[in-house]
Amino acid sequence: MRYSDTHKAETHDRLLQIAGRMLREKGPQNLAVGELMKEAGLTHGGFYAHFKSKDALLIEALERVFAGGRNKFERATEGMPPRHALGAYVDFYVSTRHRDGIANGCPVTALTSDSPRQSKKFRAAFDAGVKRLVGALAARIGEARIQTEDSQTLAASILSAMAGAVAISRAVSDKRLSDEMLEAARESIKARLGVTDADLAKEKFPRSVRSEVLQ
Amino acid sequence: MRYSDTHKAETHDRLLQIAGRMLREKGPQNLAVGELMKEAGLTHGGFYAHFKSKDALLIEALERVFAGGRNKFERATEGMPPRHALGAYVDFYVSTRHRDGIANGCPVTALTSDSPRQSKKFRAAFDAGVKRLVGALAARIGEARIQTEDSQTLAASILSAMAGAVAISRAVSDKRLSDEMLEAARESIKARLGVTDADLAKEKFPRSVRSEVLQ
DNA sequence: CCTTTTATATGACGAGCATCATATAAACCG
DNA sequence: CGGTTTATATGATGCTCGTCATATAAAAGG
Repeated sequence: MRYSDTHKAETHDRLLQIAGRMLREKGPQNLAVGELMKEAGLTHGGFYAHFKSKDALLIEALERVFAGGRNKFERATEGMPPRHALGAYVDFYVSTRHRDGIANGCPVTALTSDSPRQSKKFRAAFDAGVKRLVGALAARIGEARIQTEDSQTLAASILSAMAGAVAISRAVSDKRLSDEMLEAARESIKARLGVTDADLAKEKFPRSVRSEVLQ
Repeated sequence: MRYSDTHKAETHDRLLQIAGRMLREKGPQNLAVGELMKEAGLTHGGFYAHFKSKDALLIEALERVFAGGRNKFERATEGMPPRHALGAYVDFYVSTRHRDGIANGCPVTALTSDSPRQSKKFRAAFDAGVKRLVGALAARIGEARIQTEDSQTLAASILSAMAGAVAISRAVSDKRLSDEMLEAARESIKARLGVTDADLAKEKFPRSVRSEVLQ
């Protein structure tokens, strides 16, 4: 069938979007090409007209997921003072909502223990995503003048703490333990950044909106 | 063949030991029953004389791995003052050596993003391991009288930070980024616990031994 | 309207996998 | 020493998967 010029690109993009969800939900190994195509309303054979291999799909999907996360972060915190942006991000990231929505969550948390078993190219895409995320956090930390240490270093340790907490909170089955892990991490991170609710109350920017914005 | 009374138990145990390594290295999905048996010098069919299913194997192996980690921790830090024990543990955990030795490392780090996709029983075993680990850390924190907050809460947030840092350091392919993630996390955690090298130098206990002891 | 193009469909191949039924062989018991 | 026990071996089943060769059909262009 001959479709419009944009049709293939649209299908390609739709495949990436679905793959991004499946990737985080099922992991790289359990994302099956056939299932992906079925979810897109297509049959398995057409896959190789879009991607040269499953690995190529995984890499493109991962990049897209990282990019989507950055966009969401930027959109949700634009106009906010840096401290509030940081507070909002930590509140979003280290939350039961993020924990319960793997399919739409941060790939760092969703895929940490899978990545070491993936191809070098996949891990390189992971690198890029992590670097940009650390960079984005470090930028806000710098602007906020949280000068206890180098902002890049602080950003890196904050990201580890956030990702570790959410990952563990998903890994356990006991809901109470899971909630406790999240809360412990969230409060300690916000304290380190000086963005607890008490800290932010001293500033004038209205806080009420933000919990809605970040998915 | 009829073997000595202990033979089957020995084989069972050997299978668990090998499975523990493979589990951390390859993940639950990629641990293949056939490969496990081959590594043990046996053939695939005999497996079901030892375990009623692959899932049962994974659970037993995970429990064994958690137990092994506890033993190692206890043995390596016994006799140490609690602050030194904590410092030694953080130094071991958040290290390039731990990062590079997945097969013998902490299961929390190695399996966080796999666990949510495993059976409920598997995750329950994960629960138990995490709880005991947090408990062990909290006990030392309590003894050390690091009283900024509830010791259980502090222990939970420290564990997330450690596990997250090592997991991310394994997930990326850029060695420099990987090293930086580890170092940033290690120093910030030790600072929070008050167990930096400078802090411990004030006390009398000799520090030189410990780096050797933990794996 | 017919040819050419091309996105998707069909169908097949071979590999890897968990599981299980059944065979085998060696050592202990009598 | 011969029979019974039982840990392990053989072999098969049925499933899922990635990949690819080939077929199909619809739309655009002449």
